[in-house]
Amino acid sequence: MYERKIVPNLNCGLDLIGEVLYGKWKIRLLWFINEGHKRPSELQRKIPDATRRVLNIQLKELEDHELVTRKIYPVVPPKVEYSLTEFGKTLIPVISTLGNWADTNEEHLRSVILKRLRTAHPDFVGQP
Amino acid sequence: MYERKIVPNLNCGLDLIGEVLYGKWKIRLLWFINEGHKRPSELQRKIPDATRRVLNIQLKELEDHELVTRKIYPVVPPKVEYSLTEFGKTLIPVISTLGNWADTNEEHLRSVILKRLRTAHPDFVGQP
DNA sequence: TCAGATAGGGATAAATTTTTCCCCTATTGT
DNA sequence: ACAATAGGGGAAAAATTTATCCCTATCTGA
Repeated sequence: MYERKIVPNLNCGLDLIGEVLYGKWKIRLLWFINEGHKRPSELQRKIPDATRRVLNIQLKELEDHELVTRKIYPVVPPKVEYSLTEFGKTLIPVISTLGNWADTNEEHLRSVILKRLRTAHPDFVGQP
Repeated sequence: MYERKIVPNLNCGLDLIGEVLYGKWKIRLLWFINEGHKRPSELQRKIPDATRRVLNIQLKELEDHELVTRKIYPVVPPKVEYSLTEFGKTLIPVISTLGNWADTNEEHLRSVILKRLRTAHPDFVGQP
């Protein structure tokens, strides 16, 4: 595993959020687990842009941070299910707020993001 | 400037949020600008753990994404002020929600974060 | 005259995150 | 025998993000 060289600072609330939610796929993982997609393979199908490997890594972090639990069923082929902890569930309204904001502003967001991509990264080709 | 090699995908709302808010200091920048700390030097004093350089870079991205505006006063020494756009202001309640969650759960968060740091990165020495 | 404040940027290095590639477990079905 | 499925994980490469270092400019105050 990678060994951090710079210790994070945990002064304010936003620092703490950073530690637990800063990871490209974490919010989506929490969201989909909440929606009932509990098995690793399901989650991977829901998030095809991430590799199996990263999802495992980020799920492990979520587990270490006590936002999800991992239950292994001793069957063959193996079966694993993730669930939100009570603590993890308290995040759902927060994630909803984020998602709602994005949905409400989807058009504008998409437009400014694409504009920046086109100028800053000219080889980007997206939807018009 | 760094040239992206992998094009981001912008399928769902959470992808869009990632593009505009994924940056170590962006949420704090928006927060402090909203609180009235508008000048670059003020922002740097509020966020001493970030270097001037990164703040400039992230502020530029926020500007490109039309969350903030940058006003230059033609005086010497130079004076610059950032403000939230109307679009940027709509993010404030969202950031509040995040901050409130973190404040409410500060103790627990701190505890699980430190626990993980201690086991995963044994050379970490933090508060007990 | 020199230090400090103000704002900014290029080049490069370091840190961190994510991807790629390959390998392992065991059972079931062909 | 062999592939498929379900779940993993290590090592190394690639991508990306942050940090470091050094340089620009002008004015004010000691």
